[in-house]
Amino acid sequence: MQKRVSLKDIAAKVGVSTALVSYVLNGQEKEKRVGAEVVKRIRKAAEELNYQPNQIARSLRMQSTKTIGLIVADIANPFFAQLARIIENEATKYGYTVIFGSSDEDELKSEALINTLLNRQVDGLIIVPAGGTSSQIETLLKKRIPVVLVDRYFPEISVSHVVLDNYKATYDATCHLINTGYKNIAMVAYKSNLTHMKDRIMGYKEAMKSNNLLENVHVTEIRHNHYETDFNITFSRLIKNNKEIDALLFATSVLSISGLFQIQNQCLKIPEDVAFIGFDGGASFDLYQPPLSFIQQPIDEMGKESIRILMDVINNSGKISQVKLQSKMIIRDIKECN
Amino acid sequence: MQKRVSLKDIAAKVGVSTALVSYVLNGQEKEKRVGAEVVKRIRKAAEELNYQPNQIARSLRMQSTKTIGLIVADIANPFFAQLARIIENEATKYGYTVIFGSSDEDELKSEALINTLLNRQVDGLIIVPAGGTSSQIETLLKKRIPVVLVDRYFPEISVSHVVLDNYKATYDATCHLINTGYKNIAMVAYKSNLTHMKDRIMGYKEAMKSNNLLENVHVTEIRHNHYETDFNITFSRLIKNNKEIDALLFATSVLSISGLFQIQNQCLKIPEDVAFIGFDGGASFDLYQPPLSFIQQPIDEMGKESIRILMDVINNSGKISQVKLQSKMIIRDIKECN
DNA sequence: CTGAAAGCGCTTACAG
DNA sequence: CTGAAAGCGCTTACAG
Repeated sequence: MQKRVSLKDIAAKVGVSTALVSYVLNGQEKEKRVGAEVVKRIRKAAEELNYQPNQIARSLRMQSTKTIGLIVADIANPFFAQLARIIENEATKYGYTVIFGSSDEDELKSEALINTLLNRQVDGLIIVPAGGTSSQIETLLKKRIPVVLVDRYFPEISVSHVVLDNYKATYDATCHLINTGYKNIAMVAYKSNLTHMKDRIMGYKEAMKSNNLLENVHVTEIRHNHYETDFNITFSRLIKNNKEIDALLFATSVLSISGLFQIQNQCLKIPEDVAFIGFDGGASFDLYQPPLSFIQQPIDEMGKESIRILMDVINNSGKISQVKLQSKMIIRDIKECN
Repeated sequence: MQKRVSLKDIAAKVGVSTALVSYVLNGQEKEKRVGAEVVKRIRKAAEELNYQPNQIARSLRMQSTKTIGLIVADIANPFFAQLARIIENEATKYGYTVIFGSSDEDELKSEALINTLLNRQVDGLIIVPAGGTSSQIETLLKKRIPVVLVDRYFPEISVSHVVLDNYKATYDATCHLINTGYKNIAMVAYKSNLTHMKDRIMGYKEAMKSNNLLENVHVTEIRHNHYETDFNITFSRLIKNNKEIDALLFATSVLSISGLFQIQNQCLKIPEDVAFIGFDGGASFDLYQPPLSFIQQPIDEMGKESIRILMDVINNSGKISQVKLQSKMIIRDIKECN
């Protein structure tokens, strides 16, 4: 690694102090009334030496790194990957760089991740909080670290967040199924204390209740840390023990996909044997025969809002914005090819 | 943002110099023969004040940030998202943090991205290079920045890389189709100067040639920046003008998915109307009826190797490792549900 | 065994 | 209009 050129090198070459070089290169030549001739020579030297500012030194001095930390459950999950992409784009517009990490829905990993990001002095954090991490978020707030939660939130903590109207999402989806004629609708969700999951389950339950179908409520809750086994066992039990189930509603994208595999394994046809509503969409849903209906989240808006709010918090700390976005039901028709 | 506690605060509290605190907290109390009693008090104070080292200050002083930059084409693309996940995991094991960015296959974005990452003093870069960026890579090498290319490389540049044996991947896939009885095999690829794409096309061509099917070679090259239109036009033209085409081979995951949409639109059945071999796999392929065959890349190995090599380059700069990994053909059976 | 001091590469209040 | 100097929070050679 050969020595990088610094302000000092430019100063030496031009024969001025580093202060002047700093002013000019930061576009403050007007305010600081730097001589026109000097400005020109500094610019030229910087160009010739191909000067690149050392962001680390700058960060240390400015007490601001222009970096944001992004913690998602798993960057390999398409929903979070898309979210990350949007956040990356938006952050770039504001002159910020993104450091990311995956918590795997694990409290300890989340804590470790938050610590590394703080040690790297991120200016703020965008977090998809894992279950049981509310105390970690509270600690951040106590330290006055700008943070916005996305996708999930803790109702007991007063912190900025942007989430889906999860209750309404599944309420509407369930009503759609009921209106289409299904009565024995089962829901497949995660076992979780997180509000977004509880709300999704509640939306379904309330919709069933409103339609006097309370006795037909079936909720299967899969444990994150026993995903494979739980899914295989509980899902097939669900279907076998309840032959009358005529529709399935899934609480996340990953659950939807797993459900489809099971549906295929059991040679069930959608919608003849069982109707289907998934979460989040994706090529798998579009290419399925028939194309599958799903609850679509406004990922783009979610990403943009979370950055916008974070910038707001960074610039006027204290302000809290809590945004609830609406999902959209995507209803698919069967395309006949005969 | 309340003031964070620094080494100085601990030193003041204990009544020693910051040097001692630094030694102890970095586990050098033995080498530096710090008094046992002092060690204990420093540890206690650090604990009580909940000291967290400022990684930025440390980076500036050490001239090493323990950060690596990752540039992919698009983090929202599942292939790159998975690669990012593995790289994240591995980096963490080595005590490194990852900053990422998406180039969108765009020279200018790539250049801008490389610059921001360098200004942030990353210790090294893992890059999926976009077309036309070979000079950018050369510049990095000239500056002695540790870099390893992944997924793609430039044969004319002597730099560490880990890529797929692309030629063999499509050669084998084509032979598989031929051996299964298909003769009019068309390939759908990107228009690109990048070697990985050229090799994939060449593998196909050479396989056709070896089997005396040279006159049946059809290659469609889609332009990145006119993706939608190119795909729709050229693909339907390909099929319409060549009714005899009985098999399709796709050069990437994204192309495969687009191809499947077209196949469905045109009401073609796989494999009766046209056989299919895709790239990279994913739920869409597994859930398709019938399940689709594809060329599987060893993403896990790719990610792990790229970090391992980068660490090697960082620690003994000058060393160059070039790794070519083998893909695996995943052949699917039709599962009958009658 | 311990401390004073330099320095990483910047920015910026201050003095002139 | 310009420069000398302090300081961000660390690490580490040097002196004692």
